[in-house]
Amino acid sequence: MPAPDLDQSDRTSSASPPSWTIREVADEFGVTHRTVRHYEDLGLISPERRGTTRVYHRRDRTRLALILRGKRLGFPLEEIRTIIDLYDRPRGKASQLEYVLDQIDERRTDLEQRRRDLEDALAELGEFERRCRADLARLT
Amino acid sequence: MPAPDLDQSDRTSSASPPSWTIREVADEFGVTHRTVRHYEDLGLISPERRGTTRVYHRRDRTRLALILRGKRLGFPLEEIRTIIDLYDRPRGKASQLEYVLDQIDERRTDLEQRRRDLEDALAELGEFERRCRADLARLT
DNA sequence: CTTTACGTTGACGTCAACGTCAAGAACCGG
DNA sequence: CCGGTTCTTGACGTTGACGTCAACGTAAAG
Repeated sequence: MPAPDLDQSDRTSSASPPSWTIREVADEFGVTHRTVRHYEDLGLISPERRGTTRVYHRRDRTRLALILRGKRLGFPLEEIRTIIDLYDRPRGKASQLEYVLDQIDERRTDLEQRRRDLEDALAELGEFERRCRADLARLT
Repeated sequence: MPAPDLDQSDRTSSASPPSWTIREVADEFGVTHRTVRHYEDLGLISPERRGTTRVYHRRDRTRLALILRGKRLGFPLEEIRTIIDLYDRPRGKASQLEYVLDQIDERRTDLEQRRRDLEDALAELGEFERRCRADLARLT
């Protein structure tokens, strides 16, 4: 008879909510523990402390994923912080919701500019490839 | 009878190819002259020299536009340099064309990853806005 | 109980991408 | 010809995003 879920590598089947060490999340997301701590210094994540040791939960992993995607999109960490804080901020009152909706609009404008740039770059790349292939064909 | 095109603000109607000073291109592209010179230090642009003074032509403006778009997309300047060099590099022989086509493929893979990230971010933003608007409606 | 593996907090280093400042050269209008 | 504006080359400063290193705690394993 197997012991009931002492396997640390299968956390999702545990009764208690799963948690991870700094090394585990770092490895999983392909960054160093130093990077994770840096994000904590900037207030982008705030893992639980068990004594002095950091304990990461699903919420922290979600935020880390958002951070890394933001980075891939070229946003500075400070801006990323305002974004994910926006997602998490309490928005009970109408005034707060209005503010959040304004921020959303700003974000979208920015993202859509990036999308245009991206489409342009991809289009140019396609055209350039076409010309290269044509040149290559003429050489045969 | 008007003098034939002594107006420096209308360079495109000049008989000789139009050119610009560093301040002019900087202002036009919304960067400082220091930024433009920095790009030159890194070899991203190489304007003509008239004596000691830099003279910018259409080619330089094209490259500058590419650089700034690359920056908006979050690419480091070194990577941007390899990209625009790719567009400009001589590609007479088949082997060179093959190499260029390989590079194009790498670029495209990268850009498409970014596009996915971008679409995801925009989708999440849309969903988030929907929820906020719903919350707002319930408050009325 | 010591080793070994991770964990922790600083403090400092580094690299990219510029900004800032100083000290001249060069042209332009008066 | 002279002063003001614009250009030039350095040299150094700054900010963001971590890397690196030292010095130390701790918890399981042999």
